[in-house]
Amino acid sequence: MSRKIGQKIWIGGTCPIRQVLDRFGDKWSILIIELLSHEGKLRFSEIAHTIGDISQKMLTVTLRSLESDGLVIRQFFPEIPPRVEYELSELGKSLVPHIQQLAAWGQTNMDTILENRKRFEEKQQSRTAY
Amino acid sequence: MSRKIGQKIWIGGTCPIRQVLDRFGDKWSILIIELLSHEGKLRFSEIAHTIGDISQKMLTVTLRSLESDGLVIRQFFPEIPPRVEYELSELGKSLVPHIQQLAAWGQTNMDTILENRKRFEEKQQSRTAY
DNA sequence: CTGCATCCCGAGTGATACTG
DNA sequence: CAGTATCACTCGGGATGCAG
Repeated sequence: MSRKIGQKIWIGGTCPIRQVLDRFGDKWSILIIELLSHEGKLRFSEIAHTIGDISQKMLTVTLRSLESDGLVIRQFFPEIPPRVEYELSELGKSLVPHIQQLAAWGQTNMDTILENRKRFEEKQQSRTAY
Repeated sequence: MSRKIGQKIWIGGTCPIRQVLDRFGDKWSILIIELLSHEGKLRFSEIAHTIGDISQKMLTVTLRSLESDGLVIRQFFPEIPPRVEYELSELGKSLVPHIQQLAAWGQTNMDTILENRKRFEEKQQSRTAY
């Protein structure tokens, strides 16, 4: 049983969902992990270019945080010009299937959600129309 | 094959991961869904109390958005004082297993992540110490 | 009890310029 | 090429007060 609600698993950092949300709830982490899972090993500029609308700063920050948590491996080549390659660690790879489950769910159900939302808005409008 | 990166699945709203992130990347949606999946049917104040540190405003806003997207069913009882009950729709329930997968992953690996992060910080400090 | 409106702060994010 | 540094801003979300 995981019903220990009286013991406050819903409050604070002990709740596993909160931990996951805390770590991956930002704008880019999940997306970068998923991208690396497809492409294997990528350079900084390749990631930036593929995602398209991420700023250099946010890419740096996000990659650094992923590296610090051991989800991504960073390999630096001190050449001229410098080259850096990123790839998923085993830990990072172990997260990928779960992300893809979510993505698949989204692909199946997001249309329904958007329809629901649209109808809900219309219903609200007709209500205030009185 | 889902490798159509040249076709820009990574840019804009077409990427399923972005859609999911867009919808569920906020602070409370996932947590509320998971809570309702445990408890079945809850009143507004019960949710507020169980979560503990959510403001009334954010609970209202989040529940309203979940309702609008058809993930949660809202039942209003026009009594005095009023009573409102929330429960997951079928659509909402269909998301639960995926959330629990993520939570389980977190429970297994979050300790490792936090250790990694700690060691990374220490390594950075010793570097700037020179 | 439940929910809406208003005000407001600050973390997270982006734009820009600079460095090795 | 791959960052770092700085500034500016948006906007998520918290506090408070009011209403049905």
